[in-house]
Amino acid sequence: MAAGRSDHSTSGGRVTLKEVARLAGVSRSTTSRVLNDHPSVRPEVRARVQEVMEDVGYVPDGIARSLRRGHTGMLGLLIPQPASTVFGDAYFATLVSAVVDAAQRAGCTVATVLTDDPLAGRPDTTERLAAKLSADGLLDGVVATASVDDDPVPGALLDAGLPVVVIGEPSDASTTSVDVDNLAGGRLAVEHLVELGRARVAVLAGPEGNPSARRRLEGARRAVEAAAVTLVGVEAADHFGVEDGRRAMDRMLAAGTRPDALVAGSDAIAVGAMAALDAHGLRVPDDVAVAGFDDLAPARVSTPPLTTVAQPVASVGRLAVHRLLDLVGTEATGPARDARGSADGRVVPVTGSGVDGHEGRRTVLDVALVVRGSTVPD
Amino acid sequence: MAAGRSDHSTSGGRVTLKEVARLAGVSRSTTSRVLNDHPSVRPEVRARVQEVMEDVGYVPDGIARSLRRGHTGMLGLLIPQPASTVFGDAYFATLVSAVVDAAQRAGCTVATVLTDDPLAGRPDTTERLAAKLSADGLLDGVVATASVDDDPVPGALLDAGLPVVVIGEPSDASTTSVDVDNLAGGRLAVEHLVELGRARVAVLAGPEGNPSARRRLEGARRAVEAAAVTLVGVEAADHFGVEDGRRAMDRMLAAGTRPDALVAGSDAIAVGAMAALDAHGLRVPDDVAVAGFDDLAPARVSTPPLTTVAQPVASVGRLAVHRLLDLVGTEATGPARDARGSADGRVVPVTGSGVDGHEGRRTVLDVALVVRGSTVPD
DNA sequence: GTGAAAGCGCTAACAT
DNA sequence: ATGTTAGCGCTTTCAC
Repeated sequence: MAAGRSDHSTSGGRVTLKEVARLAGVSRSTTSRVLNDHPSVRPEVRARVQEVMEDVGYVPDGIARSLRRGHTGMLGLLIPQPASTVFGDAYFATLVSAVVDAAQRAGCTVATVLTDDPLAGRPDTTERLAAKLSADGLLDGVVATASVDDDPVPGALLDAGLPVVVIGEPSDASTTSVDVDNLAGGRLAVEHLVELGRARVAVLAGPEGNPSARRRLEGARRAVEAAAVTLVGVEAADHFGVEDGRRAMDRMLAAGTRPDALVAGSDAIAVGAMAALDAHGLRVPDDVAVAGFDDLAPARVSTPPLTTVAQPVASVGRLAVHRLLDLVGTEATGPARDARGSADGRVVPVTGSGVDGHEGRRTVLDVALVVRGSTVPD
Repeated sequence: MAAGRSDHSTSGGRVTLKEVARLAGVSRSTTSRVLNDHPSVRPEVRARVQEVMEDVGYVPDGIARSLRRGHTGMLGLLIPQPASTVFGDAYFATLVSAVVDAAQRAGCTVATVLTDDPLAGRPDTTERLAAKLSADGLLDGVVATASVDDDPVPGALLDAGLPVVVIGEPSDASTTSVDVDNLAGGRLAVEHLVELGRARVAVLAGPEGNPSARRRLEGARRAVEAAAVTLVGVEAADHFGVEDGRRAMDRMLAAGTRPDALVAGSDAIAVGAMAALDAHGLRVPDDVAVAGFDDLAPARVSTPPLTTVAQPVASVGRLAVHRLLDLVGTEATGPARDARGSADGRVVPVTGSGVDGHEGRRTVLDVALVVRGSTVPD
């Protein structure tokens, strides 16, 4: 790498390919060929052109290239949650990580977009965001996390012609989506608790209006009915965090509910609940057996370690990106499409575990129960 | 919103302005004017064009617009840390939030880019990233957090002609940067402890190689010397997290060090240290007075609440964006920027701290000591 | 008020 | 192997 910029005052990447061509005494085409490692360029000429590029510090204009190619290589990751919620949440940490990683592998950059609370939010904000995302038109597609029922954003994005993959349950069933089997998850947790002989089940569900939370609750409800035990209480946490769990548990206890089994909407909620139980002198698992959902960091560091329904968060993220890339490849019917395609073989034909929905539009991954000390003493 | 797309098979946002013009029976110029709310268009014509746009679901191509305008309205936020570190860190939560917010206000989108650990990382990764970011050329500029000495990325970005603002200490002093007065912070903490009568000071510094951590330590060192008390120990935490603090404190105690005052490189480190102290039967603040750094969430929820050096994280983020927009506005000789001006009271431009007369290049914000129960009993 | 035309920086047929 | 030419989709003088 050249030690520093010499020659011209190259303020910014202002040198154009045309200029390089002129300086090297060749045509723009040839310069372009050199830039793209096209084989048919005489080594001698190639060298000269490259030297000029180095000399003037030429940097190709990405926007122009994108215009020609018809895509930018930039994907959006939409998380309709305020930063305060997203950070500190092991789920999002894992998800973002997986998405970014998968995209990177495919040569794409990810723009993570956090928006304000979708519930409290004026639809204004939300729609304006969608408009902006699409109007900017710099994203090849968007992975959107569904954190609230009937989120209008994915639809708006689709209307704008932007490929979208929803993580979770999309409002419109025809939207491509990747999800885990939340229903089964709620069921698994309850079945486990029932097998342990517990008969007074309570659920500390995730936030109201959150599709995943609702499904988990639903699954638990059905299992409770099927097992002919009693659902002694249901309380919705404000979010999926530890404090939300603690408060929800406090409310439940304050209401006089005394379960001997607890199903939580997330590991963090479970951890918070255990703290609240502890504060009330109730022992886990002796007095109350507790099951979480996620199997992320909080589950392992808690005391006692948490029995939980493990969901493959990283796989979900990775898969969502693959699905999105498929869509992008399909929709972009522009020219020069043939050259690329699935050249990198990273398009995993995910028939994976679980239900592979209609036309591969919806993919649902399996969850699995992990038993630890919060339900069964060591 | 039109129920569905009629007419053409408009698969995606594939309708162009040209097509709209044809359908509306006007020229592309007029159509463009309608799109950009240019005044000189007859209301009647405007209405007709807009109707066509609605009908065919026209969405302007952002890439093409960007090409013309010379900028994309997309800023990068570079955090050379793995997701596992970034999430769960109140500092980054606050910073990202502030940056995204400030950018949004200026009509920009932020692409948050996380990269792997800069220390363990092969320089390869890092450089490739920088290359990618710039080669893509879709970003108008980048806010880069400096988490390691001599980070090559900002330089690489600058070489590629991309405006960069570093948060923290840039390797090259001529790089525009925004920082807080870490040196003073370290000093303030020690001075406070000394005033309380403590004489055996220990420092639980942030990660080795981190410029901010080093400065804080340096400040503490100087204050210790000035006060003629004893620096009984220094231990560097692996990161800025709670567990890192706990482990560092454990190491220090295991080494037989018994301070009566502790200065930590972050609130989280302080919290972890307090846990370790507690586990060793040492009381805070009676046996050991503890001071943190940041004044973020961990400081307030800890027991006892943490005395700490407050740094204006949100302001740093906001300011970095403003600085960046200034740079972008300067470099991109396009249409003038509007929303500007740093309305922060605490801007302390350090003139001449860098090289040649380039003024206002580096901005250092003040920190302030916040006294709570970890040093002074209620 | 509206249109024709000239590009922004790059790439990809077609020639040669 | 290299040059010529024609755009990608949009904006913007400059005429009328």
